[in-house]
Amino acid sequence: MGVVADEKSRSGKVTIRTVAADAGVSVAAVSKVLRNAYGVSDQLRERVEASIQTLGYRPSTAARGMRGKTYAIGVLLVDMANPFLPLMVDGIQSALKEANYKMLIGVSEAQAQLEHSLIDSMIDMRMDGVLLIAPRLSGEALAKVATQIPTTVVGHHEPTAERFDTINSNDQLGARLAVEALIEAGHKDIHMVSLHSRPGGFDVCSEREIGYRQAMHGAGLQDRIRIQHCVEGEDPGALLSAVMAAPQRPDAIFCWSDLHAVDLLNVARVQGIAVPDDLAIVGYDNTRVAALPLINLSSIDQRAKQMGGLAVETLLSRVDGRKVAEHLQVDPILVRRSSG
Amino acid sequence: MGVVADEKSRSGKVTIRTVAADAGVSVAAVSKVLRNAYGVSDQLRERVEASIQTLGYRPSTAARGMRGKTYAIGVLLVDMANPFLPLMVDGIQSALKEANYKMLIGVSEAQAQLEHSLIDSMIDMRMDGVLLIAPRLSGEALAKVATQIPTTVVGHHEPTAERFDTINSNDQLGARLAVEALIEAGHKDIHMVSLHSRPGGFDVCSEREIGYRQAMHGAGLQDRIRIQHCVEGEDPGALLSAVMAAPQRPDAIFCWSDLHAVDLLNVARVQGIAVPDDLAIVGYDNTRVAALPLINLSSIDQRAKQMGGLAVETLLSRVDGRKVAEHLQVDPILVRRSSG
DNA sequence: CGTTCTACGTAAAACATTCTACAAATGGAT
DNA sequence: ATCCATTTGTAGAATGTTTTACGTAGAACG
Repeated sequence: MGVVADEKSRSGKVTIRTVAADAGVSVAAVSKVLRNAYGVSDQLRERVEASIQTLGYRPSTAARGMRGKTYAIGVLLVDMANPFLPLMVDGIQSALKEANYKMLIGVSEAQAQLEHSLIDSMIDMRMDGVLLIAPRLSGEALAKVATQIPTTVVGHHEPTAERFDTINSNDQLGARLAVEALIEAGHKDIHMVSLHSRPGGFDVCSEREIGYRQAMHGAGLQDRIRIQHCVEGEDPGALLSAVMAAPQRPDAIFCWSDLHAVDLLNVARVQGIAVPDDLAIVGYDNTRVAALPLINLSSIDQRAKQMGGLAVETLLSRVDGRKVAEHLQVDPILVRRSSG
Repeated sequence: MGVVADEKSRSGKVTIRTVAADAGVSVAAVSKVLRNAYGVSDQLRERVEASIQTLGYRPSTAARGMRGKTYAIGVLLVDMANPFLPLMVDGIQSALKEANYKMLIGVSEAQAQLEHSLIDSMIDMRMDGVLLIAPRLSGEALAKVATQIPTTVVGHHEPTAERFDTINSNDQLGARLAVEALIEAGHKDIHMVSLHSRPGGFDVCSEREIGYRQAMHGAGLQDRIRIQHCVEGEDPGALLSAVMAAPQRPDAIFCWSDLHAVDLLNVARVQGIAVPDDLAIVGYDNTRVAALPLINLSSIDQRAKQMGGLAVETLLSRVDGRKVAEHLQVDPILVRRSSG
């Protein structure tokens, strides 16, 4: 439609004014069509859209960021190694796609400083919102971020937070499911392997510990409760030795994460400890590795994809102006395999 | 330093002019300090930097993108499930950090269309360059991208490309190392499991197939060459059955990826095929799972971290104005374990 | 003492969009 | 016809940087 106006045709770049000239309308009109704002006739819309097509115009996110929305959402991951995250990201991606948003990911390597700088970066790019997955930042730091940009946090239990939303797996329930399954199978000395909590205290492990205690209490096993805290990156062999040498040697272990559970399972089998007969193990996250026939680890599935979708829904509603915080939970399920 | 000028203090936002006012200099001077451009005295620099500190000023990437550099690099991943990628990203991240760049990741889920749209998004954000890891895009499509933004591609063998740089593992060498190790261990009927090549044909698997052939030829085993092509997502059980039922039943398999090799290994062990006695297996990527005691898969290590660093170095030199393409390779190494 | 450099700063344009007024056109009611 | 309300489109300010072109002060030089 229309001939490209010569006005700007020398430079190769096609901007909003190139489109306007081509369609024979004002720049503002094109902008309106782009944002499908109020007050454009079908006729105008058609003309403009045709020009956009033929010219292959794409609005500059950078320029957009200076005034309006960028239709970009930043996602912050703690690392890429945890196999739970791809599932989550998958759910986020498809939900965002549906709403016509772009997703850009930052990886913080679990360093609070890098985490800060990435979030700043996302703010500086004028992204429309951020989705923080199991961030290392404290509750206050998160609240501060949330004053600058719409924020939804996943994997951070702080139901009293007012400035940002949280989406979580029901970690108490997950732990209960795991432990109850072990109890049902006749185990009594069930220990838990958890992660050393950070001072902030809103993390998922604390919740899972509560669930573990609940289940143990529920079965009258409260005096057999033992929680072993490990540090990230610690040698699983040493850990297992420690656990097995405990005053009351466990006949089952509930482990906060598949990553550790698989290591544990490996060490156990290598040391000649039969699983599940000598030692039953249930993990968490239902990762790909857990499903391998040689591993075959029972695990709690957090339904990461659903959580991702829910998180997007929540974030976008906040981007759209919701002010009051929402705190939602998704119920996990147990996937039974041969390990426990 | 100095009192904040009232001029703009009503609005909470601190922009470059807030800083300028506070430091008592012009906006341009601040910009100069920011980009450490020519023509600022030590005194001026100090004053400005002090103001930046106290005000907590951060330049808007969006605004920057409209004229100059954004100091942001886009990284495109094909998916997050392949455990090879975190290592790579790690190398990229640390190299970029050193150069004071930010990294934002896009995940394409192996869909060419999404890949396109993410790259466009990165261009639209006026990022300074893109790093494409094993993209699905054709050589032409990549060249087109490269005309719009400095581009370096990893895992795409196209040494004749002129508009973009490529960084690769020496996949021929890697395959030779794997196959030669198997030959050395006395195996003769060594099959290869490869990936169905896409028409474009610049992919890593084709290179590894060449290396496999070279090694077989070198040992006079050319008439025992058998390559089994599989499709992504295919059932490994069926694949292994097919391989083991082949006219010349193999006593060893070289597999293009740990992901498949681990599946293969599992199926083999479950079916009662002893590894490595009945069947030796060597994989590729030296992923975390390969190192698990219960798996213990020999594998080729691509030295992903080094590749990442090299890729960043290359990209940044292009961002800095290099016009002639560079095509570099990193030599992989063999990690021997019990599987072959 | 006048001239010419040089080093340091500045003013203002440019970038590509959104958005707030406002103007013009249309149409219905009187 | 006149008036009012609504719909449709426009001009232009605003956004936060970079960058170009220029001005100025002081030093060095004759």
